Amino acid sequence: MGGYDHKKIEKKWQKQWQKDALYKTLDTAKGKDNFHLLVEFPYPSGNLHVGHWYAFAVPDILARALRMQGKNVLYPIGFDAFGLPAENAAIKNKLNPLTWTLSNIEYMKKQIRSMGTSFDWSREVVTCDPAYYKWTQWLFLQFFKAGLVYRKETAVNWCPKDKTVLANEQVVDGKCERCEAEVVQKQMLQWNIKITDYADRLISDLEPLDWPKEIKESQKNWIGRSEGAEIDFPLNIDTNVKRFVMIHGKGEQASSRGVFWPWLKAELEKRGYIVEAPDLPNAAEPDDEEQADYVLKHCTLNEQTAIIGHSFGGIVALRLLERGAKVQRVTLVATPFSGKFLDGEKRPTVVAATRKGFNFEKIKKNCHGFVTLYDTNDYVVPISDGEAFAKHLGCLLIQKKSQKSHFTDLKEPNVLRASVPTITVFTTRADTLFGGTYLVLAPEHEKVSSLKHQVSNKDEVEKYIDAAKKKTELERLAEQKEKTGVELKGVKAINPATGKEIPVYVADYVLGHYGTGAIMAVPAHDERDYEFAKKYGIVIKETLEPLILVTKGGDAAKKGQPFIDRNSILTVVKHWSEDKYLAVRYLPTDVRGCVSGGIEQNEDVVGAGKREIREETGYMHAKFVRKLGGTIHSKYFSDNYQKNLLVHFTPLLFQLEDDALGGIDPHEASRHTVTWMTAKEMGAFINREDMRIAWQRANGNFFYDGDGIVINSGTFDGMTVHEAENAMGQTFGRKKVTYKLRDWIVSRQRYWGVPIPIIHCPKCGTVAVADKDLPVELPEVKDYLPEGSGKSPLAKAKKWVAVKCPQCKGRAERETDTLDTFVDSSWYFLRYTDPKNKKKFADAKKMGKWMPVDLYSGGAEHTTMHLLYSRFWHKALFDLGLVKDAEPYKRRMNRSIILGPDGQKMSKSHGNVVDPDEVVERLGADTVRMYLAFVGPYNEVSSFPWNPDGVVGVRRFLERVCRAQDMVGKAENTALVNLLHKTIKKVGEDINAMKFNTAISSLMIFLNALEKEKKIGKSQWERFLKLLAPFAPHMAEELWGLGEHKRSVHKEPWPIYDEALLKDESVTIAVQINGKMRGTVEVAAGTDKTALETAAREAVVARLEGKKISRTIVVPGRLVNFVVEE
RNA sequence: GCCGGGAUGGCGGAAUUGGUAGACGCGCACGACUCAAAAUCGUGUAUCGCAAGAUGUGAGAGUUCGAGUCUCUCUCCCGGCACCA
Repeated sequence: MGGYDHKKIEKKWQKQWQKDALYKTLDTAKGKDNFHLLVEFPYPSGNLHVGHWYAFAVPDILARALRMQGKNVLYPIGFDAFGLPAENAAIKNKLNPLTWTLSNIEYMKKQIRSMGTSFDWSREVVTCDPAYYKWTQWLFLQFFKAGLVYRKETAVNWCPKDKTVLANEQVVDGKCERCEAEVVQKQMLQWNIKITDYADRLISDLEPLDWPKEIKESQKNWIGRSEGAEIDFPLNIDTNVKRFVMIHGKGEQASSRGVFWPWLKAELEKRGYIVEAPDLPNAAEPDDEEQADYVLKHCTLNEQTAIIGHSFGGIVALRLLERGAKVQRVTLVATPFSGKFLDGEKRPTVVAATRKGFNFEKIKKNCHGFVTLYDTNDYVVPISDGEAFAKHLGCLLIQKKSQKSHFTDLKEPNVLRASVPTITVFTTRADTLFGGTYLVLAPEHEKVSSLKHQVSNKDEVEKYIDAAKKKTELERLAEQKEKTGVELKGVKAINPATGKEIPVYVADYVLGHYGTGAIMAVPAHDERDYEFAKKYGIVIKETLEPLILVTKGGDAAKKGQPFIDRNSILTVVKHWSEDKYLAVRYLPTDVRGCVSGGIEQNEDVVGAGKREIREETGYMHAKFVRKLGGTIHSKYFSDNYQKNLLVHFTPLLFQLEDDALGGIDPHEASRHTVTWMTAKEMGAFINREDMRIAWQRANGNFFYDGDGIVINSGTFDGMTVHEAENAMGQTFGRKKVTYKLRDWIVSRQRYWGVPIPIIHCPKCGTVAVADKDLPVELPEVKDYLPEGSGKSPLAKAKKWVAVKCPQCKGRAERETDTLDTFVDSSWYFLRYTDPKNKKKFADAKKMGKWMPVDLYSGGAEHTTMHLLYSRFWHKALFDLGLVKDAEPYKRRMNRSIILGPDGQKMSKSHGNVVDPDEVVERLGADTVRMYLAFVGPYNEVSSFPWNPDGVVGVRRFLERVCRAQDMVGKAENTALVNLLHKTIKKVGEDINAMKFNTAISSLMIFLNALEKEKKIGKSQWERFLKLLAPFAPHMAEELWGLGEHKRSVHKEPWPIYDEALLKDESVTIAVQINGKMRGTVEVAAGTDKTALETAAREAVVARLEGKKISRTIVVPGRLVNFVVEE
C-alpha cells in the first residue's frame, strides 16, 4: 500500500518518543512562554470511543504546533476516577471498585498512547488516589472553616424498596433504575456549599473572559439573577381577633417595656385592635404562676384574644393556656426555652423562676388558633432552642436567629409580622401590585402547615398537598398546561396596596424553592395567573396599558415637542363567513395592519369603529363583538398633522354581517388598500406595534411585556412600568435579588467517592478532621450496597466510623457520606502544575507558571455544571488566598460531537458505534487524527457524522505524501515557492484559530501542486513535513528520519514564511456590469486603477457597446464594476 | 414558552469579513492502465439549457455599484433551560 506501513511506523515512534521522554514538560524553558492547554480528563469507563479521540487527539495538533512555534506547552492528562459506574460494576460483579477502576485506567492509557498524543504522563492525576484526594479533603476543609459549608435538610430521591438514596440519573421515569419501585422524595441532612454567595461574581467576572458568547449566556441563564422586591401581605385570619394582651418580660426597660412595647402597642391599635398591656407585679423577680393569676384576673381572655408574650412573658402566656385560658392565638417572642428545658431540666437565669414543668397537651388544646414563635438566639445567653420548641408544640417558628442584637431587632416590624401573620412574596413586577387579586403558596410552604388550624377545608388541602408530593417530575411536566390548586378557606390576605381582602391558594405551579415560595398572582398581566384565575373564577384586574413609541407611519416622536392627545379606535374585523380578517395598508406611510381612526365628537367607540370600517373599506354592516382589553397608547410624530401625537386607542373586535358594500369615501379609498387575510398571513402582515397588540389580544394573548403606563393604581396612575416598579416596591416592600442557582449539594450517600473529612461529636458538633490525619482513606467494606437507613455504604465500616473527637477527645463518629465527583474535578488542573507535592495541594510558584489555563477545550455538556462549579471553587480559593487568580480559565472552547455514520448519536442501541481501535488497526492513528481534524471546524459547537469514505480519503492523502518522497531532489522547485509560503502562512494561522479543517485543506492543495510538478527541493519538502508534523506526527517523523536527521521533527522550529514571496505576479480581476459577473481579466499585480479600468473595459467591450457608463467602481486587486444605464 | 446556535451542491464543509459562491475532501460519471477487477492516475461534476444564456447560499422585503456575509419579518432544524413569579 504505497509503501506506507502505518503499524510499523506508529509503533516504532511511539516507543522512541516514550524512551526519549519527548513530552516531559518542565516548569520553565529558556526563552519560551508557557502555555497551558487543558482538556477535560476522562472517566475511566474502560474503553476509548471516537469521542475521546476527538477530545484528545485534535487539540494535540495545537499542542504540537505551539511547541514548534516556540511555546513551552503543558498538555496534561489524568482520570476522573470516582463515581457511580465503578460502584455499580462492583456491586454487579462483586469486585472492588478500585480494582475495576485501576484496570480500566491501565487499558485506557494504552489506548490513549496509541493516538500519538503528546501528553506529559509524568504529571498524570488520578482522583481516587489518596495522594490526590487528601488535597480534595483539605480544600473542602478550608471551605468548611471559612463558613462556606453547611448542612441542610434537603429532599433526595429515595427508593423505598432498596432503602437507598438515588442519584438523579438512577431515577428513570420516576422509578428506581434497579428495582423499578416508585421513587419518593425524602428529607435528609445534606452537605451544601454556598455557591449562591458567589452568584453575582460568577456573572460579572464572565464579562472580560475570552469565552464563546453562548457559554457565557448559558451560565448567566443558569444562575438566573432576577431583581425584584419582597412584599408582605398581612393575613386576615384575625377577623376573630379583637384584642391583644401583651405580656412583658423581666424588666427590660429598653425592650418590652421600653422602646419596643409602646411601638408594638401603637402599631396594633393603628390596625384597630384593642390592646391590653398590663403592668405585671414583681417584674424584676417574676413568678410565672403569680403573674398568670394577675393576667387572668385583670385582662379579658377569650376566643377573640391574641396574646403576645415577650421573653419571660412567653412563659407566663403558656402558663395561662395551661390554666385553661382559651384564646385565639399566642405569639411567643424570644421566649427562653431550650430543648433541655422541655425534657424537664431546669436552666439558670429566667427559667429558674418557673417552679414546675408544663402540661403541653393542655396548652395545645386551649390555644384555639396557633402559636407563633419568634426566636432570637442571642438572647443574653443562648438558652433558647426555638426549633426544638416549635416542633414540640407544633407551632410556627417565624425567625430562628437574628444577626442583629436582640434589642435592635425588636424595634423592627418582625414581631408585628409574627403577631399579625403575613405572607411574604417575591415579585419582579411590583408595578402590578394593585392587580394582585390572590396569593399562591407552594405546597411545601411553611405557612400551609402552620395555618392548618385556621383552614376550614383542611382535609381538601391536605389531600392536595399529598397528591402534589407524590407527583413525580414527569407527571408535573406532563400536566404543565393544566394548573391545579386549592383555596385555603378561612384564610384571607390583605393586598397592602389596595387594602382589599384577597384569597390564598395552594398550587403546585408555584415552586417552593424559588423566591419565598409564595407569589402574588396578577391574572391580568401574567399568563400563568390568568389561566389559574379563569379556572377558579378569581377577579382579574388590569393595571397596565401598553405605551408604545411607534416607528412606522411617521417618524419617532420629536424630542422637546408637546404631545397632542387624541382618542381613537383600532379594529380587528372578521370576515362574515370565512376565517379571515381585514388587512389594511395605508399607502403613503406603508403602515400595515387594521382599520383605525379618530373618535369624533358625540360619538362612542363602537360608533366610531363602525363608521371607520364603512369609510375605509366600504363594508356597511359590522357587528360589534367585544372590546379587546384596555387602552393602547401610541406616541409618534404625525406627518399629517406635523405634530407629536399621543393617541389613546380603544381596541375593538367586529364581525361583518354580510358582504354589503357602499359608502366608501373616495378620498379615503385612495389612501389605503384593503385585502382579506388568514390569521397566519395577518401575523406576518402587521407592521405596527399598537396594531399588533390589538391583533394579539383578538387571539387571546393579553400579555404585553414592553413599556406601559399604570392605571387603576391610585396615586401611582400614569407612571411608567419602570417608575411604578421602583415606587411600589419601595412603598410596600423592599428590594430583593433572587437567583435560580441553588447551593451546591456535595454529599452523596455512596461508597466510591472522597470521604467527607468531618467528625460528628455529640458535644462539639461537626468538627473538621485534623490536617495531620488527612487523608481520610476509604475503608474496606464487605459489599457496596447502601446500608439501608439512607446512609452511605461507608456506615458499614463500624471500626472506621468510630473515632475520637479531635477537640474534646470524646467518642465521636465519622461522617459517612462522600463528596460529589464534581468536587474532584473542580481543581484537578491545579494539581497538574505540581502533581507530586506532598506538603501542599500545589506550590504557589508552580501554579503561577501555569495558571490560569490558557485554553480549556471540552464538551458542551459541561457548560453549566463543571465549568460553573470549578469557577466557583477557584474564586473561593482566591478569597482564601490560596490561588492568585479569580478565574481559572482564560479561554474556553466547546468542541463538536462526532455522530455515527448514519448521522445519529453513536450508541449501542443504534448499532452505529465506530470502534476507533479497529480503524486505527486498519488505517493508522495518523489517519484517524487527521480525519477527525478534517471533518469540520473544531471551535464551533456542531456535529459531524463519521464518514467511512472520508477516512479513506485522508488515508489516501497520507499515502500520496509517502509517495511524494520520491520527488525530492536537491534543486529547489521555483514553481512551488509562492505556494509553499502561502501554505506556511495559512496552516500556521488556521491551527492557531483551531480551524484544522482548512489547514489540512491547504496541505492538500500543496500536495496537489507538488504532484503536478513532480519535483521538489529537499528544504522545501522538509518545511512541508514540519507543517504536516502536528497532524500526522508518526508519518512526519518517519519521513523526516529518512532524511537522516538526528533530532525529532517535533523538536524543530516552525517554518517561517516570507511576506515578499507571498505575492502573486499576476492577479485575476473580476469584471462586473451592474454588479453582475461578466468576465475576468488577468493583469500584473499592482496595476494601477486607470490601467485596470482600461483592461477591464476591453474584456467586456462587446457588452458595453451602445451603453453609457455612469460610474465605475475599481477595487484594486479584486474587481472592476461598470454601472451602466439600462 | 425563554435563551443560544444554525440553514450554502448528492454529502462534510470553504469563501480574504461587503467584492469571481461552492476551496479541500467524499461521492458520482467518463477515460487511462489491466485478460478482468481492485488499487492508482487523468478529466469532468451547483441547477436549467444543444448553445448563447439564465437562475442560484431556507422564504420574503430592505440598504448598496455590488449581499452567503449587513437590517427587518417569517419558516424550519439543532442545543440548553423550562410553571423561576
